[in-house]
Amino acid sequence: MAETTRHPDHRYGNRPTMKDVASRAGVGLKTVSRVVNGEPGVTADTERRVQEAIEALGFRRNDSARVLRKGRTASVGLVLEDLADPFYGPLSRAVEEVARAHGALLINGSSAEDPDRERELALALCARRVDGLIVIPAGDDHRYLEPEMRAGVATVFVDRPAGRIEADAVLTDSFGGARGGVAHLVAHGHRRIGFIGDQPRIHTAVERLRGYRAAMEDAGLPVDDAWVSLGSTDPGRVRDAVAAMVDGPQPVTALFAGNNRVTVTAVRELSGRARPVALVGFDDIELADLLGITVVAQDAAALGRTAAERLFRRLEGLPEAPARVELPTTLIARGSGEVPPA
Amino acid sequence: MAETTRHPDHRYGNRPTMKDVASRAGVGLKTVSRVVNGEPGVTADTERRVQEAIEALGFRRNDSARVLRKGRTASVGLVLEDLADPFYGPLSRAVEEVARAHGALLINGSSAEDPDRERELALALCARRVDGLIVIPAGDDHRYLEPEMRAGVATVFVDRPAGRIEADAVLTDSFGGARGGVAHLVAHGHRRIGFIGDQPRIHTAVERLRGYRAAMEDAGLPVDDAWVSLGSTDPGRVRDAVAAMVDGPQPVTALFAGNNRVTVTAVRELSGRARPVALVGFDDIELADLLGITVVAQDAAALGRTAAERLFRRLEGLPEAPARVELPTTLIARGSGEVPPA
DNA sequence: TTGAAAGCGCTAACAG
DNA sequence: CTGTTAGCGCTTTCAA
Repeated sequence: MAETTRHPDHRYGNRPTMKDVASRAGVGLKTVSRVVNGEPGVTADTERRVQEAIEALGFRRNDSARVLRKGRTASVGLVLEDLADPFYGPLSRAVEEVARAHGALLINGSSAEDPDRERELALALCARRVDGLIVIPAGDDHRYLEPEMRAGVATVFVDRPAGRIEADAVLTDSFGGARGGVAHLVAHGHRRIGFIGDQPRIHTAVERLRGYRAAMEDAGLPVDDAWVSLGSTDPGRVRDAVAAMVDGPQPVTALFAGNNRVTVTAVRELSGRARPVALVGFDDIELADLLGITVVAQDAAALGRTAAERLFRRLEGLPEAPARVELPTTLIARGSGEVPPA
Repeated sequence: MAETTRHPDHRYGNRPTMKDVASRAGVGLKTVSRVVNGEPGVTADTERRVQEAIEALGFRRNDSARVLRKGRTASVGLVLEDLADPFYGPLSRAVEEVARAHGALLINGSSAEDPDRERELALALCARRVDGLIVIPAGDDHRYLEPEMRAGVATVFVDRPAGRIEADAVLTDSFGGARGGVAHLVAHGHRRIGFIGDQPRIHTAVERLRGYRAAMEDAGLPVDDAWVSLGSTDPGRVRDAVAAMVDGPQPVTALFAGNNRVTVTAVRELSGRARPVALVGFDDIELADLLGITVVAQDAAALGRTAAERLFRRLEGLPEAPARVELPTTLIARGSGEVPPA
């Protein structure tokens, strides 16, 4: 038997509601709700009739309405820099797994390193009433999140701390990692070591530079201004920086790369040169083992997991004051960092 | 003047509503709505009063309620395999950019290659009433999406086609790419060429194998059963497959790797061997240039962009029948594929 | 220019 | 075991 023709001038995407299911099954609205949510107190027979109506109508519960009523969305937001960067894939995936274990969905967005876009995204997520927010800051002022946090949006910062507000943060020990990596180069005989890092507005860049300086100072080595370059991780910029340090009047014999993007470009640039230059990079890279690149590895997945777990603990009411957690790094020697000075 | 104490036993995350703003500003609810949405017909003075109340209260519109009323969520869902896989990062980011250009948010989730989880995720996204859905299939039966699609959820499949339903699909030309890659090995003198690919339930694995067979047949070369291995991309499994083919009784002189995971493991496994084995991999990898790995490259970002653009065209009412789009591959010769037979 | 009333689809609270 | 009613916070409609 053909179905009755639907009213045609209806909103696109018109879908059956619980009311429709109820009338089709000849039961009350609440009974449908019970069946859909697996609540007890429905006879097997009634349940079957309701299920049939659901199937026949192609009903699916509208979670927007549910959320509106319940107040919780069972979703968390993740604002990161760029999902296409191999550092964030595993991080995001780790957050997703924790969220999934708590029955929550993950909504993530890329800030593209633009503070305005970070803010816009984070606030859009708040408007969708995510239960919690994990933010990898692009900007350095997060006061815009204060009203949201006061209103109950749990917030955890990852990879970089929040700016100008008190909030949980899960970070990698950038300072210690860089210091150890540079000390490694020193231990292999280098005295003129260059540092190429990310924009100075980025917290990790500053911390790693600080680690570099500490290691140099520990070894009693001077640092020439020409050996330090902070800026965009754009390949052209990094390439120029490498060339300037390696071919300059005070040529470095070793380089410390401040993050994975810089390492990759540095490896490419150095691979074309006759005189070997030692290299240690912050953050591991796929296939670095085959290329023999020595790195100070950080665990992106652990970063995401730790942050997400803290977020859900907050959601469960953890009263504790905001804290900063630092995850350790691991130096992995593969050859490039053990090259002696030329 | 101190604010009146809030009723304490209220739901956590209690937030001011438009009603609160309205009463604080001494205006009607609808006027607040007008201001929040930038609708015309509000005097500058009224608007200012409303804005002040919004600031003071830390009001942010609840999009759940808005969605319930409007019927559209301005969000699209993306179900992929694993965000931690470097192939999906750029794809997801490309989808995000297109969504953003259309004012939509992206909600993505990983199926972990589990068909049940794919289904669960896709349906959860439908329950949240995403306007559209982009799916990278893990399973091969998508009839579960039929009611959703009928109800108006625009759906586009990427990387692999939908199973048992008619739907838009944006794919890479796996057959042609693999055929070309294997032909490249043949052109360099190889006659015994192995193929290691993903699970046979995955469409691209089958297509690439088909391309391999076609190229062998084109060259009039036989294919020994021992030269073909489909299965999990788990490093152990791939390692064993490589060893079996290279050390077997009919040793291959060249390998075609069916995807990026396989390529990486194959490179690692082959790097330890005395006798050189030629290698061409499907899908490019970061740093493959430095390692001299010849690949058949596909453009993950283009895949995502094309799919997302099609999705939004559907959302705008494109009436056309479901179509399959195939994107071309590019052979990039870097050395490993040009090694002559040992 | 402004606002009151209805209702989006669901769940909570309470009756039967 | 089942159903009715109210209302989540917003937009739509219509009247002032």
